[in-house]
Amino acid sequence: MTKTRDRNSEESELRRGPWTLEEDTLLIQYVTSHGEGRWNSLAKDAGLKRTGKSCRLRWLNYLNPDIKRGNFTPHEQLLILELHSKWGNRWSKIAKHLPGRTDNEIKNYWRTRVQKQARQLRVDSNSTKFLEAARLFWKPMLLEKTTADGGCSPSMSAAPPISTAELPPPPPCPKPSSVEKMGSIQSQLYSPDYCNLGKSQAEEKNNNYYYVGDEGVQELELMEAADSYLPLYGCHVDGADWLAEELGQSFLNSDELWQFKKGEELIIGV
DNA sequence: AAAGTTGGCAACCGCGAGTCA
DNA sequence: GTGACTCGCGGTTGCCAACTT
Repeated sequence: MTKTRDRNSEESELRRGPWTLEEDTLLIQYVTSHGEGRWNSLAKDAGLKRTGKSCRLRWLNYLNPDIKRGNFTPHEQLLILELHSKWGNRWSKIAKHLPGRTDNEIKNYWRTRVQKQARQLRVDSNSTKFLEAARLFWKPMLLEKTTADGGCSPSMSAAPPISTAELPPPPPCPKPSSVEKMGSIQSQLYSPDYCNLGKSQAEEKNNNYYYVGDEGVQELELMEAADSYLPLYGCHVDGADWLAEELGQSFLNSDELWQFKKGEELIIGV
């Protein structure tokens, strides 16, 4: 009984909501001198009227000096897209590959930026259609920007290596009729040679091709797909870089979304 | 200028897994 | 073996600034 009352009064004293500068200072000082962990006792010992949970969250998501501030770089956006397509909403797992970024930050990025695009497309962000749109447009544009920036950002070099076995299949190449409208697209994220196969080689590899239209994803005859797909030789088409500019920054704007929805028919290799 | 809406982000909540006495 | 405690994760909420009407 007494214990319960003590606990209740303790809980009622606990602060919630935004952290003050004083609280931040206390937490930083305590963690700096005593290290992380044992968050409940840490909260008490540091004189913070917060739950251990709240202290841990504040430290990990905000006060930790290793946290990187500012917008996600194209390279980071690319990684998020790739890793999310592989692991789904495993934010902490994804965050381990983006040094200085927290799972919360990545989660928020996904919810505000990525899901917004999906909403505008009127598809689910986990749907095949949306994932393929990302693979076809967003990722190549981000890749281009990353390459233009001189490859991986320095901060990324500290990221744990990702084995190719963990990654999804190589990105596909759009068919010429679409590509001509869409501009410069390079799809060579994991396997630059993947798009450079001759027709017979493609047959040997027994790749399947799919068509993404309003009816969803449909399989195409290999030969028909290969005829329009393979002559791209590396999937690079010059000109009309306007889309690259747009997509590299914010994926699809409304007009592009509209064009996409109107049925820009896309070939994707799987 | 004011009211309403949207976007971005920090913080909270519930739950499950791990640890330890 | 088990119950209490701690930690970490993913989902959700709430606040506030920016933008729109």
